Amino acid sequence: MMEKTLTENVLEAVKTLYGKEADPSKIQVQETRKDFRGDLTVVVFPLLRYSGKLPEQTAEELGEYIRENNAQIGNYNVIKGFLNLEISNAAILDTFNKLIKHDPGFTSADHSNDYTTLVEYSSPNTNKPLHLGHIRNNLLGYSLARILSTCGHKVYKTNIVNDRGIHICKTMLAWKLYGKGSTPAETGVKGDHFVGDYYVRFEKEYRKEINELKSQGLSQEEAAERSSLMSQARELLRKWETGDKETVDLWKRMNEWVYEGFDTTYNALGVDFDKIYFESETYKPGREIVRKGLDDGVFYKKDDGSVWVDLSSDGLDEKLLLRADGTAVYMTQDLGTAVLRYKDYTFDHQYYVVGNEQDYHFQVLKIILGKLGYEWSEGIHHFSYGMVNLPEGKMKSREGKVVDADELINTMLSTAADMSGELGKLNDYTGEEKKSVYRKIGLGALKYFILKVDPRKNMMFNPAESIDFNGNTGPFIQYSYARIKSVMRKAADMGLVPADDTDGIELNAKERSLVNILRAFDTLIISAADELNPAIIANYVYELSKEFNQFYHDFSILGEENNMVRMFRLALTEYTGKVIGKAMWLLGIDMPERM
RNA sequence: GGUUCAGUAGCUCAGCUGGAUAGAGCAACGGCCUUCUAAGCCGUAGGUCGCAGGUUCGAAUCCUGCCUGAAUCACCA
Repeated sequence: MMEKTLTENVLEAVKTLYGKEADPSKIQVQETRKDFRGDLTVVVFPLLRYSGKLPEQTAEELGEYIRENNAQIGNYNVIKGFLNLEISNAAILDTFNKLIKHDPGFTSADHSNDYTTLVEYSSPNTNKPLHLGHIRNNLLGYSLARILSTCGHKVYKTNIVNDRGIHICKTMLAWKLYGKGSTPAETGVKGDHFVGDYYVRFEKEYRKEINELKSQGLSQEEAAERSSLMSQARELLRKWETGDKETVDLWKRMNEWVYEGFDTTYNALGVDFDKIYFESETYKPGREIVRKGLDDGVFYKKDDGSVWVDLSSDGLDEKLLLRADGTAVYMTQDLGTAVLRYKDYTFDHQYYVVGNEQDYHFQVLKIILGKLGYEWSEGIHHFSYGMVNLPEGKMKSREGKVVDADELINTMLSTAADMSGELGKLNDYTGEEKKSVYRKIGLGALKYFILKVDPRKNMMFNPAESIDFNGNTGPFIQYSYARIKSVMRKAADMGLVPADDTDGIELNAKERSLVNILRAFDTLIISAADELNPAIIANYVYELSKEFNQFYHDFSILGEENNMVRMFRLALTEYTGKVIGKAMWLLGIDMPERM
């Protein structure tokens, strides 16, 4: 707001002083850097072409003009070609008084068009438990859903479960061969891990078999062809596709075990979905869509009967859509899912939270939907994010080099419990209350750690170093919040009510910068949505918390003698708490009242 | 090989629609708890912003080339 007014001021100034129409894009208003006096800075270099004068002189003239014509600007100073403007005390107070009239995170403007928007995230396979990569995915998706909904979208969170395919059949086979009828309930193993173990078992036995065949002089390819385990797995897939009762029953049973396990993990992570889709239900509609596309001449059939689409006019390759035997591939299912979802929701936008390894796939998906004549394909977006790497390198599920989601969450929770126990600040809490706080802190640390990095970038996860509760971390922000809550409780005990309108007091530097940071929140949410980047929120809330901690350290709130100032500081404290709380909510992080 | 993305302090990351002396946290070192929560605050030390050119009054930021790493170019998902 303030920035916009200033841009107009500069435009006027250039016109009045130099008689020229300035190009608005040449006017740069930015926040004044910390080590200079002022709140906002106009960079005058680009304006020299209008003034024909030296930078300092131009800045002086503009500064003088702005001070006279904009009541919100108090003082200014010029350093080289930078015009640093100080917002007047009254204007800061006025901004703050307006700010606290409504809760933070109220984003009006053109972004609140009541779009119907789908956010798909998680997308697990049912043959293994969730790992760290899924955690990043889930956290990004959940946060994106909250950011978009705050921007006025009607958001539905969806999940697509890959519950069919050869990998599931391998798992079923291993269980049949080696499971001896055991179950998660009976063994006490969490369902998804139970099933995952059989997937690992299959891979192990399969490798063993291959090695045996190779030792008999067969090549890798020949061994793979001769593998009895693999052919049994394929046989199961064939049976599943033809609806063989025994196979389908087992498939259902094992998937149920997995879903129970997933539910526990989702619950522990604190994410949820409005609707879950299953690929076993979308691959058939997908196949129909491909067949129809074939009839309409959008696709073509090769001699072997497989169906393809030619994307060379889009600068891409040919892409397979249906195998020669008529079975579905990944793209087939995704076409089916997309169309099904549009039928269900008539969405304006759909965001797929999927790793950047699938950039190409989603590019193709969107183009194909467009070719099929679905106008809504324009609203399809791939929220592409980078991989999570470990100090040892890439995560590899086949080699067991993964960070298991359940294990990680549990480590975070117990570390939080240990640390809280040592500090002993919650000794009067009941066991349940303590547990709830530990959970918030442990998960807060994990979520913040992952969300604070730019989603597009690959990130490094060092299990030992990542469990930190000091510095730029979730618990640091939660701690700032808990302090605020503590102050507010004390204030209530003292019968103090925060000022709802403050006038005529002189603000100190910390108060000024806090208000400046607070007023930036709403536009920040919009840019986080535009750029699909929760990290923007994370970095912001850290900066705000840090600033508040300095303010808290340097000045007394409740002990302030001037009552007007005290009530203002209380209001500032309260509102800061609201912004911190809302920002963390946007990240999907719960906040403790005490810690 | 083609395409895309990345390379900033010992480590993990900000900054990138061009602007002031490149910022945080961790790790290291040194201070601050009779005062609203020390999971905090303050300070010291630490950087050829991968390399080389170019555009510009001004480049970590834009362009070109090169080096390094990742992803992808599957009848896997």
